[in-house]
Amino acid sequence: MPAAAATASGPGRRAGLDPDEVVAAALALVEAGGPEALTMRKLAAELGVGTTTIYWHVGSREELIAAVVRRRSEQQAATPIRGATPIDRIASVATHIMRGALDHPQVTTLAYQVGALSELEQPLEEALVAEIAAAGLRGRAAADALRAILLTVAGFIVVGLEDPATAKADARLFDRTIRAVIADRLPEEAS
Amino acid sequence: MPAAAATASGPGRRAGLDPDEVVAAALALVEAGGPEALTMRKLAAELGVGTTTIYWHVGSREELIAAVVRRRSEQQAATPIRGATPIDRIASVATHIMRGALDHPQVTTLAYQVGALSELEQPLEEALVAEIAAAGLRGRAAADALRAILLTVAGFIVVGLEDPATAKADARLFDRTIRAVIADRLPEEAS
DNA sequence: ACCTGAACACCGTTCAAGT
DNA sequence: ACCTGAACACCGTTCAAGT
Repeated sequence: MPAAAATASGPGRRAGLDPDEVVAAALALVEAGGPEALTMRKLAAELGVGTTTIYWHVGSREELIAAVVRRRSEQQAATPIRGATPIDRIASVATHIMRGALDHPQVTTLAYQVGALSELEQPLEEALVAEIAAAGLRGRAAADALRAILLTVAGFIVVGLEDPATAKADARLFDRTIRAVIADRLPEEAS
Repeated sequence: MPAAAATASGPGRRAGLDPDEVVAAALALVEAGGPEALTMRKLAAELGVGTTTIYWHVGSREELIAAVVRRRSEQQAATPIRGATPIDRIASVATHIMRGALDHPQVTTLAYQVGALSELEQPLEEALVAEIAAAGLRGRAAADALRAILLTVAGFIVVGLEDPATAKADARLFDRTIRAVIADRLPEEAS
């Protein structure tokens, strides 16, 4: 009776898993219990599968984490940019980057731990590049402005991760600070 | 022959360890091999002692790490503050905080992982408070200025830890950015 | 008071073996 | 092609036992 093979357990049975499903379960595990909740054994148990099956589908823990971070960064949808002046629009994107990170503190922490914070920010980073260009900055000046803004945002993200309670209270502080950094970079007529 | 007890090994022998020695060895282990090199077993082996002896002297790994971070923050000597104007002096302290952190990337990473980045910065933070007061800021304005500066510094530290190579190239970027943040907070006559 | 090894409950990863 | 359990080399921590 070959049909019974679909529900049988043991070596060789078909669990019907695919990498997407594994990564989705891993992301859920992280969001629920933080980076240290993502162990190969717990993930396998969650999927009702042997531990080593994970290795077949996505590889080592390091590769799994990379896939999880990539998945989350894809979810970071293109956000509507608000504001009429360049400084307003750039500040708007910067704020979205910080909010996106702090709204998913567990994955953000995971990304930082493996040095992939920048990958998490990448989709919105492109919007930032576009707005900086629209403000009239080119070449080295544009690159420096982008980096100064991203480094400042990173500080608020990282400290916000450590203390989510005061992170909310830092919203006004962030707005004023990021505007000071942006204004320092924009040409006269744009600020 | 009771004198032989001093060199004998086994349960009950006196190894002559004290907490200071344990913490010093732990710090050395971190500086040499990063946070993950600090395991209770490796540390004990380094000290030529049984694993559980660590628990007797300093407690759990968490307490050990706290002690290591504290030790490192004490080493962060009071640094000479350069500059004549308030903005120069504040920027000088901020730069020292960043440099101190990036000069010891392994311990700084460890401190961040356990949410103790601020403890590492504490000795220099007091100097920062003094300079902000000397610049004429009081109360809420002083507190906000301090926090804005520390958050910005944190960004440069964290990204610098991820990529030490470009961290050096970011020195000028840091100087200009931190000055923009400081100037935004100082009263007219002080900038 | 100080130090020990054994033991427990975890990890990630490899690998030969099953279908 | 897909999945398994056994095994290896690690972890942190507890605890009864030694002197």
